[in-house]
Amino acid sequence: MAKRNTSELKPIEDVLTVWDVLTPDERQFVKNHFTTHYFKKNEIIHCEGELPTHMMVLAAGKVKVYKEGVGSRTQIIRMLKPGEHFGYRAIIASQTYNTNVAAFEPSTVYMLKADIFLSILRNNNAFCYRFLEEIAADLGASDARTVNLTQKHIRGRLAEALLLLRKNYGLEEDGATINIYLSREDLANLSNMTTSNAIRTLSNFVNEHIIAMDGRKLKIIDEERLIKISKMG
Amino acid sequence: MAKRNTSELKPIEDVLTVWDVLTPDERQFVKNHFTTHYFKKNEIIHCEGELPTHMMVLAAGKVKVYKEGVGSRTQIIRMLKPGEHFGYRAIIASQTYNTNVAAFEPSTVYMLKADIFLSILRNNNAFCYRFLEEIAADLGASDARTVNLTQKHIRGRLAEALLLLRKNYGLEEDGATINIYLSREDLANLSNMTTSNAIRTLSNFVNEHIIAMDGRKLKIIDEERLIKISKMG
DNA sequence: CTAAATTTGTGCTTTAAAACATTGTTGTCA
DNA sequence: TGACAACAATGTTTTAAAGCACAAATTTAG
Repeated sequence: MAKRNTSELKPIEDVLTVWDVLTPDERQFVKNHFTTHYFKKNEIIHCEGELPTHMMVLAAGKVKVYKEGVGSRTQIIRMLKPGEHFGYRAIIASQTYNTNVAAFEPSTVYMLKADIFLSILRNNNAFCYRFLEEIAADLGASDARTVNLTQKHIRGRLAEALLLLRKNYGLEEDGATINIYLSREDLANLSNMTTSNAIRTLSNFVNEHIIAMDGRKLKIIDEERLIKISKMG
Repeated sequence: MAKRNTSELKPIEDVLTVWDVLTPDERQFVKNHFTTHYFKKNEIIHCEGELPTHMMVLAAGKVKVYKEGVGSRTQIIRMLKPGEHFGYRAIIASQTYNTNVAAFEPSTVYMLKADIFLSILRNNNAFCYRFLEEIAADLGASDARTVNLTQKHIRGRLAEALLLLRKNYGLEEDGATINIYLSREDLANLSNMTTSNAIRTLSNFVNEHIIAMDGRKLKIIDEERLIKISKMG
């Protein structure tokens, strides 16, 4: 019997959200040339400084995009869910990767060689425009995040991170637990704070009945207050 | 005699860096439809939350792109020089503006209605790709800036801002003075710190013979040290 | 040309968050 | 199963930067 992973994996035409704007020829071309790659938990998919070789689509799993800053302190820039593209910014800007990407949990990535990706971008205007839309939204989010991370206080930043996680990965069947399990360290790297402070602030939120914790399981109890905390800084 | 401003103003075909990929028809169309707008020092060009109506190109002058954060503390996101586009991100992402733009000094802006801009984007692949390239570079810069602003200490952030200003606006004829005059407040908003701290840190740099100051005139004396300070945080 | 307002410059105080230290908890694998 | 490693929790100390207050200088306005 096939691996559970493989049998559950959606085919590229279901994962690639820009599939609909491809011509029949392009579809065939992509189908013939894309490759599938599996990554273990915490495995690195690509590193800052490397030359970009592929446009990538997350087919299954969860990955983090992060930068190593001063004293190799890491800052998580964004987190991806299946169907989201990555690795293409550097190709388009003719730069090396300026972020690292690593798997939060076992993940599958579909990859398309840079030259193939570029040739479609250059020939299919609707395809090009879709990526323009995507990156325009990302830039807006990035600028917003800059201000949030620099101006809000610890509680505000952590509250924001929790809301972001819920928005991005949703809830489990119980309708309350955030559908991703992060280490305290990752949570800290997402919220621009030290691990100790993430732990401390999380405990405070529990004491104030804003969230509930069970190990890495996080439940949002009082969403209104969390939103208020995130807004006030 | 015509205004000095007007007589020195470059025509749109010289300012618009994407002019070369336009077809003759498109060039004529743009020429017939673009409008010219003058802004006084500190005048606001567009505001956060407004619906975007035009793609804009800075024809002359200097402008700041900034966000109002917690307690209306402002953060300068980037600064533009002639030939740079703005206001188009929101159009493409179908969002309201997420930044404010205001003139640092008297500035001239060429504007092209959103629907015209979109119709060219959708019909001219090379044009679309140019904007994709531009925004891809901007996103890389934005993510880098996030980490710099969150992780570096005050001296590092100010050093970085000074280097950024020099890189962006260059030097005056004396080969040393940075070719833009900012208030201490703007400098603080660029470096994510309070005005007092910008002033204080600037004074320290003068005492250490890293820069020289004469009012708002800033000269970089010891570039190496400035780079080192900016890197170390 | 003075008066008011803004900008700049400094010292002092307070505070939020980092850094450090220690202990408990859970998980992993020889 | 016991030992080691990674992770989580919490208290204490230190420090970078904000906040505040005020004076001096410069710009703007009446």
